[in-house]
Amino acid sequence: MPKKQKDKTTEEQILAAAKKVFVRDGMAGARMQDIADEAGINKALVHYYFKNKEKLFEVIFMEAANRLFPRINEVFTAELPLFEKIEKFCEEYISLVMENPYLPLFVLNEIHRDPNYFLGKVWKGKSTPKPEKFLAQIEAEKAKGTIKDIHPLHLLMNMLSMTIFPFVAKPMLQKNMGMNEQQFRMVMEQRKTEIPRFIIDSIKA
Amino acid sequence: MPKKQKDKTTEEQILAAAKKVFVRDGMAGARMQDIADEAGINKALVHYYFKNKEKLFEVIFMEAANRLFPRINEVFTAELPLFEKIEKFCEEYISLVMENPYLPLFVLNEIHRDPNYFLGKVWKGKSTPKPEKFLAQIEAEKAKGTIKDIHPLHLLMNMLSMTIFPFVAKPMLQKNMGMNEQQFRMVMEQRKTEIPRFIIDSIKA
DNA sequence: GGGCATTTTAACCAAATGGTTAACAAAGAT
DNA sequence: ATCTTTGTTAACCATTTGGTTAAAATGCCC
Repeated sequence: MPKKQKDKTTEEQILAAAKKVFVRDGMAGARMQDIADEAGINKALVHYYFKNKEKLFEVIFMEAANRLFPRINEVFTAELPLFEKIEKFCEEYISLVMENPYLPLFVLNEIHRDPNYFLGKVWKGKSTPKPEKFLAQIEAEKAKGTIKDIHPLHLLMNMLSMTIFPFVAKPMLQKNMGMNEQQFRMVMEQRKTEIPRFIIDSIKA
Repeated sequence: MPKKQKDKTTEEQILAAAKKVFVRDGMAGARMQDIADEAGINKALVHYYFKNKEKLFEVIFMEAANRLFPRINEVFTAELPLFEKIEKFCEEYISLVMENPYLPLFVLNEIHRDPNYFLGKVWKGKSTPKPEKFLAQIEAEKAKGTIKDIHPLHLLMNMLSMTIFPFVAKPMLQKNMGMNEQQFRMVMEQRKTEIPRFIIDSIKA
């Protein structure tokens, strides 16, 4: 009768299984039966804990989005010199995504599937991302003459692109250039410092 | 038979419809009925021209892959000075993808779904991509002292990332920064020259 | 051990979906 | 015109799939 002894084991097992299946197959490709099998339980039990596929998906998607977006937002809000900020972001973001390499593709894909759902749920209550401050910081550095005349938006896009894209394209890069898991990890490890150097070399006045 | 007043033959109509639906919904999310509806014909007719969903998908995927990959391969093989090659690639690739902005996400997603299918079908007969020559060209420039000491692989990844990622992340960027279609097109138009400048500024000795 | 809520399962159901069939319509050939 | 081939359709079929139900197990408190 006591509400719940928080027998999390089952619920967590379902969440772990759902994450694996959803990230692998996407919302459309995922099968409730697969999630149940992966969790080693009966399918009805999945519906017992999470009403339906959409509700379960929502939990997984939000978990993924809330892991990926806040760190980007940090770039926008943090109080840090520009160069250090760039270094910090690349280093930390690659470390973060390395733990779940396919999360970005999953999230971008589902945003593409239903952009408005994304808009509605992700920035609910939470502060919507405000790149303005970061863009202003770049403008300030330009004014100080410490960096060249570059469009702030492009600098931002370049940094995000170089950091995130390799994960999105991971299977292609691997098949294409015969990279194995080990090599991919090594290359991404290098990029933690290569990307900031590349950027700073480009914009440094 | 109501020969469509459109100049398009039935088979072409199906292909156009299939492309739209597959690129929008992916292999798993696409419905044969949707494709038929989009083409304005009976569902059985789709099976008449293309045996089944997988065969139809194969045609669409190969069409997409064969539009996206050869231009990348050109970078690897073309005889052109490094800087010009970079400028040419960004300019041409953005123009190319601008016509079908969601093609990269579609292709990357399906490669992720089944990397081996990709390996088997895409480079069938066609020359597999050989980045070696491009990487060697970079090494040569390094030796000549015209560019700084950068890892060729990272330079390649940076160029591809900055060029392709904005399309993959298009819905997110638009929702996130309140960009409309018009603004997105304008930004990508700028990137045709911004990216090469950014790269060359970074690596120029 | 007996009530009682919670957890778990097997069996089931209705809708969706890929695919088939058989009949019908249109062109083309004779 | 008639026959044949090709194109097209409505109706149908088998399987998959998300979701439900009712019963069984499990724990919990007295």
